[in-house]
Amino acid sequence: MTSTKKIHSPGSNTDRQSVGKRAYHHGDLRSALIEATRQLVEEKGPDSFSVSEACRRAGVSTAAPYKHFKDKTEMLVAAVLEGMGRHQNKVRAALEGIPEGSPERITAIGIEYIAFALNEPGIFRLKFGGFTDRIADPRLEEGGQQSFGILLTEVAKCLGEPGSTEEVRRRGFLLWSFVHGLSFILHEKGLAEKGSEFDLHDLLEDVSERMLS
Amino acid sequence: MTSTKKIHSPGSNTDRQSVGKRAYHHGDLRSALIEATRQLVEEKGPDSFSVSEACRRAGVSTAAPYKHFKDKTEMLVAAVLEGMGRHQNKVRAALEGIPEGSPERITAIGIEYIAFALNEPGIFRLKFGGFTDRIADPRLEEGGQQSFGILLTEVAKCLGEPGSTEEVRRRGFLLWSFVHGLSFILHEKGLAEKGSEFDLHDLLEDVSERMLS
DNA sequence: TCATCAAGTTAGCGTCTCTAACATATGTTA
DNA sequence: TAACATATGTTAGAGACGCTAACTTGATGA
Repeated sequence: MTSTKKIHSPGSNTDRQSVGKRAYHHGDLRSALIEATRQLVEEKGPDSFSVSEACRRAGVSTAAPYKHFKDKTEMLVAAVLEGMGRHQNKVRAALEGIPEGSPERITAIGIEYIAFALNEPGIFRLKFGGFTDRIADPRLEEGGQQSFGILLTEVAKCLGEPGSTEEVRRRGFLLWSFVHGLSFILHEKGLAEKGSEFDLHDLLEDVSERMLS
Repeated sequence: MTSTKKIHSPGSNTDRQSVGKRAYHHGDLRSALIEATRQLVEEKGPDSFSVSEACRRAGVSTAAPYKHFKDKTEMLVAAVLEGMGRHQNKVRAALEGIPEGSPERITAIGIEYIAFALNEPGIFRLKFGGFTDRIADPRLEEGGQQSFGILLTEVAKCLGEPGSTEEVRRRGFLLWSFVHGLSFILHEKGLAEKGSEFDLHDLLEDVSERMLS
């Protein structure tokens, strides 16, 4: 039997997420599994995700993932990390056009946060909503710290404070709590209706103003 | 073999949660399973809960629950409903001492919301954090509507509005978002530290004031 | 007293996670 | 270039779980 395996264009390794392993038998099974995981988490929900189904989708046996991931949880973590990376890129891109020290930058961060929850509710829930017992990876916390740090920097600039003072941390924490809660409520079908009568930008600007004044 | 089954004091059915079935073989298996579910959800986390383990804890075979619940999800829903009942009682009790129209009533509602998240993180997550795909029971939504209605009533009184005007709904929604986010952040080990330097009452009063002024 | 039916049990199917043992491709090195 | 070491895959199977079918038990009321 000559090789009839599918090849994933072995040279196309532009993904900074991948650790450096590339293109053996499958092409890049690790990436393929992460993508399958991401899709399934969005389609079926985080708690209905199964490794078997990801294998079926990637076209490999159910034992194959364990050459790349310790267990199911580590697959989910990898999918979350990948999503966080994309999210952070979007935030950076969104901030680029807005002048330093402008409160609009804070609104933009909030908008991107909520957009992520709305566009990728599965990954969002996986990161924040109740899988903490199983998913406690230092890289996840690190990413969160980083994001919160960006917010604090912006808050400090807006308040004219010299850095992460207590007041800055307090206001930043309040803003984060609000946006976090809003994200949860809006992305959840049963709850979103209560907020659907309001314009998202209005709400965020309103709250930013209240919190920063 | 004479009866060696444990009896749960058949007369002690003071639980208004139980639907009316009582004391057959087990005593009150339905309630016992709900309690076992509640415990396990708190101990192992919502996503690690298994029907089998609840059965072991209740001392019955793994097929027994299906005489009382349609499936695993319905067991979890029952546990959430039971928790919501207790929560609502606490809110009612907390409001009793506080004069009508006082903003302290709103703070009290928020405190109870957060207390529930901190004391029963498993049930809280089950209700809000990402199991929506599987858990979509009308009774859950109903309970949520009711709670939100109570909040809106208080907001209206504080603002001196005649009822659920758009402004009332808007402020109420903002308050809810904030408290909801705060609850998620505080009850999650990896996130709570960022808020631990602040006093909870202070934060809530601060925000209530900002939102209601 | 006995028929009825709610509430429990046993047995078993299909699925899932994960492991052990084996097979094969790849790149390195003698 | 042949042989080796290693990374990557497969098959087979153990053990847990969700749920169902069929059977058993015991409380209740005619």
